[in-house]
Amino acid sequence: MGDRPSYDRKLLQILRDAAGVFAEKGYHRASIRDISAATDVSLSGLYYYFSSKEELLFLVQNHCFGTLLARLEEDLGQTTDPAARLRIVVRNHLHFFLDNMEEMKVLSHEADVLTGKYRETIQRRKRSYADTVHGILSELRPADGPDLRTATFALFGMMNWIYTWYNPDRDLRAEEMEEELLHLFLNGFLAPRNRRSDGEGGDSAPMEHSSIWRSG
Amino acid sequence: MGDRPSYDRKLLQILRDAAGVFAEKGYHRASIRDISAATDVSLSGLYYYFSSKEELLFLVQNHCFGTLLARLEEDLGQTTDPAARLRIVVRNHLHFFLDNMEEMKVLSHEADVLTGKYRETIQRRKRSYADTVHGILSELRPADGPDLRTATFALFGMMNWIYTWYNPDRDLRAEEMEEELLHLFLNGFLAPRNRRSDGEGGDSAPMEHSSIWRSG
Amino acid sequence: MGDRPSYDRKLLQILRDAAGVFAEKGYHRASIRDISAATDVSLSGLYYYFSSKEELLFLVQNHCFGTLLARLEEDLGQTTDPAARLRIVVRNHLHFFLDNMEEMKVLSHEADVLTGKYRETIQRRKRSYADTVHGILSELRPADGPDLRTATFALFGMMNWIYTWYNPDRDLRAEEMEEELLHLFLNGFLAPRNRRSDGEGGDSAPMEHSSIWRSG
Amino acid sequence: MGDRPSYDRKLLQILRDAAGVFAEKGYHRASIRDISAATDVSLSGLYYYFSSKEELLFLVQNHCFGTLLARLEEDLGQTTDPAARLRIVVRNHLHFFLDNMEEMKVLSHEADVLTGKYRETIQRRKRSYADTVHGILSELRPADGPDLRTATFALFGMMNWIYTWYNPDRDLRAEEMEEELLHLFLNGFLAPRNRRSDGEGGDSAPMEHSSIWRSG
DNA sequence: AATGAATGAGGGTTCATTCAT
DNA sequence: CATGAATGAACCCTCATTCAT
Repeated sequence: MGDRPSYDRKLLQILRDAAGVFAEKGYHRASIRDISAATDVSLSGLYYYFSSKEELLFLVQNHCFGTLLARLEEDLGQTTDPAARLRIVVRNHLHFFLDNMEEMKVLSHEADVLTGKYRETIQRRKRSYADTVHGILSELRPADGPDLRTATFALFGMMNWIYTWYNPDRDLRAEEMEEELLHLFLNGFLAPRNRRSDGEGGDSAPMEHSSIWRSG
Repeated sequence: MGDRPSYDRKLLQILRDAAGVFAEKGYHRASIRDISAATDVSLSGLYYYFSSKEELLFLVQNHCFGTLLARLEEDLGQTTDPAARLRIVVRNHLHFFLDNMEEMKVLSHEADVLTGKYRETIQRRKRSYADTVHGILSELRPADGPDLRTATFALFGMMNWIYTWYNPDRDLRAEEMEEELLHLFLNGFLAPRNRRSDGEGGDSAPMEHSSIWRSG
Repeated sequence: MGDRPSYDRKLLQILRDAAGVFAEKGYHRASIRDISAATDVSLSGLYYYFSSKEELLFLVQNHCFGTLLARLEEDLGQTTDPAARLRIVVRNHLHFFLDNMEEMKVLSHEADVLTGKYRETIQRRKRSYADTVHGILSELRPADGPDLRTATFALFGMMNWIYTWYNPDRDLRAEEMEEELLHLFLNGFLAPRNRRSDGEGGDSAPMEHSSIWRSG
Repeated sequence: MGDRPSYDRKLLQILRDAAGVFAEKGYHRASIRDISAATDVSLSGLYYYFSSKEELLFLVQNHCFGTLLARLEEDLGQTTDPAARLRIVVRNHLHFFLDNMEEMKVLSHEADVLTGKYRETIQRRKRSYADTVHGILSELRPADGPDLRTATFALFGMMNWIYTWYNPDRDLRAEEMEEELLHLFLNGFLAPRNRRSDGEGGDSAPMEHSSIWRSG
């Protein structure tokens, strides 16, 4: 009675396996036949669980993002202190990212693929996530602090870029990474403006540069 | 070497057009027919300029990266001061990125596509670029400063992520962006360790968190 | 034979619904899933009532044709006068056709689809139907009247083509249509040969025609 | 120089071969692979000549119909006498039909398949053809003659139904068929109304009929 | 230096059908 | 009786690539 759980469990397993395939080969190079092999479900059998390859990608991204956001909201409920909230954001994001690197790579890397309703849904959630962080930073920002939009996306860039270089055998654990990135970002974000950003004295005369700025 | 210039000029135009197509649709979704339409060269005519779609991607990436690195080297020759050199790196990267967003998006986004020799060539250059920045940061790093690998890629992440959010009508010009990111990064990177990264007092007792760290 | 009636009633409903789907989309474009949706019976549940899509088509056609022929035989028993019998045929065919347009469209339009025993059964009945009409016409035919086979199928053509153009809001009721077609057919069929068929004088010199008769 | 003729010739051959396949198996049961086999052109090679299976059907139908109408117009230009014009219509239609039975079967039988622009184009031409015949008949029609719409489509029905029964070894040649059908139709169409259509005396009392008219 | 014509391989998707329950 | 879940076969179509010209 109530077989839905069985259906759901199988769907979740398919999403996980599919994420692995998408992460490894990229969405477009991955074929449904690859998914079939990875999931041990027949090619046509897969279509019982989703109705198109694009929907599969959406399900992967949406489930992944949904879990990320659900956990974030839960933890964000604990405090209203902006610095603590920022730490929660970074901690949540990094831990989730490193624990679910394949899904998060798919979420980060295949952002442009979705169209129509699928795209809108994911984009709305991303925007809302970014707005949350933006809001936290706006509370934290010193008088003449950095441009908020730039800072927000710089933080996301630091974190989302990880899938391109992270090597678990070589790089920091999630807790250490959290410490490093928070240190890096927060000290930069909170630093007073007149302290020269290049760490030097005042003589930052515009450097000569030859051919760099011509386009192309 | 009589009409090489004509050949070269046409090839460069093809690379530019192809970069536009790759940037818009992604490498895999872009077809040679799309390139043919964008370049106004017949489908088979294109194969006079490259021998496979993969080689075309390589040429796009290699030319783009080559220009970026050539300009960097030229400007880096002006000084040995690490802070000045870091500014040069960021300035060069950002200006080039914003001036050649399509090519740079292709370079950043389609990093996994290439195989064999093509892949090696690009990866070698990327590693050498990262090593340069890593070297500069190692000269700059305070006694108990951040992990160098993490910091290096955090910097690249901040910069390379730009193509996902940058809107020329809304966001900062290259010069301002340079200032913002340098400020953000350098103050974080140089900040002394004991100054708590969360900008708060000392009581950063490990926060309670409930369900966050379970994977999946 | 307790609940056979229930089985039969449900089967008949399925046949009616299936006829609607086949009529609308055509046999091949209609999927069993479409039938499932139209009947509100689950996909696999349908197979309790028929063993293949082809059998379903056969059942639809056979039941439809069976009803048509049963009614025809019943009414044909009333008289041996060939003219009256022809009227009965036309009346029966037209009324049944207009009252069961969907089924009759399927019977007319999907004649080639069936194979094997199914095909033979339907074809035998169709031949027998045509033979009946052929027999009536042979009794009616004047001395140098029209070719019987041609006339028989001309009559069927007039009637069976109806599904391609009939619009209940615009076209005649069954009774009027019966009158019109009988008038049209019978006056033509009984007309003496020497009365020129083109309604003109005798000078039907073969018309000049230029390029018409080359094939292709 | 001017290879278009070669391209056109090949396309026309493909249309002919495709018509044969469509006529034999029906549009939906015919696969592009079947067309490939019949034309001796590779599966993908076919798509150089059309862009979808539906377009192929359109091209077949449109070319066939176009030829039919072109010849008709040419011959219709010869006279304004309605009876002569009707004969021209029937002659043209029957000859073309019997000479190009496969194409005409596809045109008649697969009328519902096309969608969108393709459908509109064909339907427009069909309507215009029917209007032409309708116009001729309206000139010919006696005072209380048959309903024009019914008569027009009765004529088309007689002619278009042919593909379902015609056997060249057994049935009349085009010229004879023309004579028979014209005789049949014209005498019926021109016959005065009060001459009872059943060819009998006046006693056509409404016949008794039992169960015929119940629907279903 | 360039192209029209052609192709093999593979891709996403649908479908009639089955079978355990 | 009825269904959810699953599948093999087939289908339409696209693509990178080639080759004669």
